[in-house]
Amino acid sequence: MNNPFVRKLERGAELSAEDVALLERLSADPEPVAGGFDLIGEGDRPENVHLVMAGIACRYTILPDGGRQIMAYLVPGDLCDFHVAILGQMDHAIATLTPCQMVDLPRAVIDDLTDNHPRINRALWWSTLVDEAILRDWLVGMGRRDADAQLAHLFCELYARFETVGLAGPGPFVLPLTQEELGDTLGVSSVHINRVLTRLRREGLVVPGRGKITVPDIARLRAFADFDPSYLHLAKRTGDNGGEGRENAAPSEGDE
Amino acid sequence: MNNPFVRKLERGAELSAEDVALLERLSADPEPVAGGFDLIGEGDRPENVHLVMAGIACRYTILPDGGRQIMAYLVPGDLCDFHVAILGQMDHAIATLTPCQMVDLPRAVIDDLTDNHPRINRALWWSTLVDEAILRDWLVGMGRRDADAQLAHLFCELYARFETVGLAGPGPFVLPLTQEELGDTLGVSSVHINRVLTRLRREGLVVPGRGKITVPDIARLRAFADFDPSYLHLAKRTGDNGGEGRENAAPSEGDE
DNA sequence: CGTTTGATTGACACGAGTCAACACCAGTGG
DNA sequence: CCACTGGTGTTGACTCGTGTCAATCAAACG
Repeated sequence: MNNPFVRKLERGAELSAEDVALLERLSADPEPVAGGFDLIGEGDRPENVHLVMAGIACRYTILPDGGRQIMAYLVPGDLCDFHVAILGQMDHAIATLTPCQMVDLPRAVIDDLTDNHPRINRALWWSTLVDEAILRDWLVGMGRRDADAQLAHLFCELYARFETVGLAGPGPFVLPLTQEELGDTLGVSSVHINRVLTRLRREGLVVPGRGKITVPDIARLRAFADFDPSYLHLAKRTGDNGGEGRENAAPSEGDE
Repeated sequence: MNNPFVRKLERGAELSAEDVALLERLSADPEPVAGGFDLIGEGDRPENVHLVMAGIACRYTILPDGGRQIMAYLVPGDLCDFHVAILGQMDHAIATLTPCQMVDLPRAVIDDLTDNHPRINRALWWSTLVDEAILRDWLVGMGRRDADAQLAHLFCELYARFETVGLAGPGPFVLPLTQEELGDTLGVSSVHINRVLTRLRREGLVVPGRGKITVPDIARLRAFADFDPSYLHLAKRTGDNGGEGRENAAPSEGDE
């Protein structure tokens, strides 16, 4: 099963066969969007919720001095603005970074999912809380890691997230991001990103290319970055607070 | 009405009189906790949810090199770990910064609130999403603002959050935080915080004291920091997701 | 009182920004 | 097929923000 939306949400809750079928139906017909396209602007009150099925998008904001800060990457399986219904309006913008395949889910569909499908509701909130954990990790990176470790850490995180939805496995991992985008993510200049990448390349940890970065050996990069993925809360949980323990269910964590 | 828990949640949803009475009953009997006390450690699976009724606590993590990064301040009215039930275990720690008054809410009480009190449930999720927006704002600060603007920005945010729960008003605003704590928040050294504070003091924007910072004129600090509180989503919303009806009631931000 | 925590200040080193020049592809249109 | 063009990457020189170390001082506390 190759649907990244389903694969992701299955990490957040035990879905029934009907849940899976419903999610597959909702995400069955994605539409292509060009790279660099603004999906939602700051201050908008979007009617639909956007779902990424392929490609990479991002949350970002533009500062008075013109600088851009990317605050999150949105990868296949991610909902862009699930929470806007509660907060009212966007306090940041969302744009595609690469060409994407997107699904537009009407607000009513989301309301149906949260109101009438408790396991899906739980998975959606799990996803929101993981997003928050990722933000905290980025904050730690900006505050306490130098750019080398922070960049390596970011690549490890993205690898883990792509792997979760079946889009990364053993073998080289390619990230279609420019050095300027990476700079706007870490809060450093693209010139400095270039110097960091040069160092990492000399260590054999990454292979920069035009508009892309290749990670030849994720294990070595993880060691370099001292990467601990527990903040992603990917280990599939079974049972829990609400309903009595449902044991085991092999985590299938393996990288095949 | 002086209950910060109620005052905060009223910003997130229209609560009924019964909702308010229930929340007041739950938070009626706080217990004192000393400053610098660890409430929850990383990796814990806490049984109870902690509610701050007075004082300041924080989320933080300790890095391998011993450095501390503070990721959030928890002020009166804030729940410390509402989401642990869904994520399973803490990916960071929580400690008091100042002496606090805390309430321990059993997991079962939280489940009752979310399952049987839809307006409170909505307010709790609103609160979680605002926390996420605050994290994004901090990320922007770390990435794109110099330490002076970032620190001023932080003071403005904390003022707004204290004001929301009735603990800050016209007149000087005192923050009981040390320079080391501020450094661990912005990701800079306490020495540098000291130099930043010296500059801000010369501008008359803050008055540092031993273990505390006084903001004599919040309006001037807001101007200096170019502070826009919209990311806090404090404008009380009416109606709800179902209907359109909404009106952003005057923010009442005025400093009179 | 002595001890401790927090604040202050100076000297020096280093990470990262800025500016600028240049190299390199990829797509375009002639 | 080639020249042009614009986005991207690469590199060097210089500046500036911040870190580190260290000494000193001031206030709180037992």
